[in-house]
Amino acid sequence: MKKKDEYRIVEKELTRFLQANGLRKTPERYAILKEIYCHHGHFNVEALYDSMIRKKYRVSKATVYNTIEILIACGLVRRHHFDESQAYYEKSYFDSQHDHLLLDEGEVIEFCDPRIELIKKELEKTNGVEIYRHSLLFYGRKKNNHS
Amino acid sequence: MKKKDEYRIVEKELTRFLQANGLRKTPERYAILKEIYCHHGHFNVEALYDSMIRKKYRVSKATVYNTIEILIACGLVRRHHFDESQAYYEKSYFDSQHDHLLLDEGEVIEFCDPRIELIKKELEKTNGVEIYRHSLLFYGRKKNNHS
DNA sequence: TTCATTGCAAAGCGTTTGCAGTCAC
DNA sequence: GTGACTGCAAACGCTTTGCAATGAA
Repeated sequence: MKKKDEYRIVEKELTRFLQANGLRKTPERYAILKEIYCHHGHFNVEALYDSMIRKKYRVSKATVYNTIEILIACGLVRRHHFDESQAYYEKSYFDSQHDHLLLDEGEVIEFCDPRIELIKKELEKTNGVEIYRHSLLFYGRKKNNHS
Repeated sequence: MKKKDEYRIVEKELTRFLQANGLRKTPERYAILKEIYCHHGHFNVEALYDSMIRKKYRVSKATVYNTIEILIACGLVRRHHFDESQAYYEKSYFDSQHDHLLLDEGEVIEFCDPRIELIKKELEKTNGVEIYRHSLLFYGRKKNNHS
């Protein structure tokens, strides 16, 4: 699907969410959504903010933080905590849930393993709980082939 | 095993590590190790620091942070990032690796599932990498039985 | 008109750093 | 005696908050 078509869909989704929750449809919110869906991969607030400023779109970081919270609430963005200090985000509407393998070299490999779902189901049954989210991270490095 | 016997063992382990790496055997380092191994469960730096101050042991937070880094390096302590903002720690010498299920109610349930190891092995083979660590967190809440 | 939202700057909070003084070796 | 380590306070980096001005409804 083209970026433009994707945006048309998520834009509608945001409108629906804002209306349903009595929130205002401000231009900043749509601009931030557009910026996020124009790119791919993971980003942090700094990068998103810089990218918009570079395009001469005047936003404040406070608004970026605030808007991302809304986008997470309506399922258009996912948040990750790869390293300890800062949050990373990615658009989530057209991708299915996946986990990450982080390499020391900087590369991020996404994967999806059905066994996670099995572990989750078992934990739910064993502990009488309802699990609504999980985070699985593997940390590794490229293998030295001649060793 | 008694707390005292446990401490005697990890104390030796720390001494070995400090000597092997040309680091000094300062009283603060042993005091912090002792404080950690006197308790069980997860703790953050604030709690550890407060606990030592309450016992009239004079330490600085800088030293606590510095020492924990050493204890992690020699395998006596593990670090977790349960929530976004702050790190939690736990003693690790006598426990095997395990993962966590965090409940909204505040409870932390530890579990261990062999399938994680299988996923890890598969990822290593598929991507030609060596995985040295992982973090798996499930987030849930107690189930409402009459629903 | 009204009040949710914005931008800005200041505050918060866990963690790290700089540095003079201390103490393990 | 020497330099690794300590305590203290200031700096840091990301995020949140307070507040006056703005603009969506």
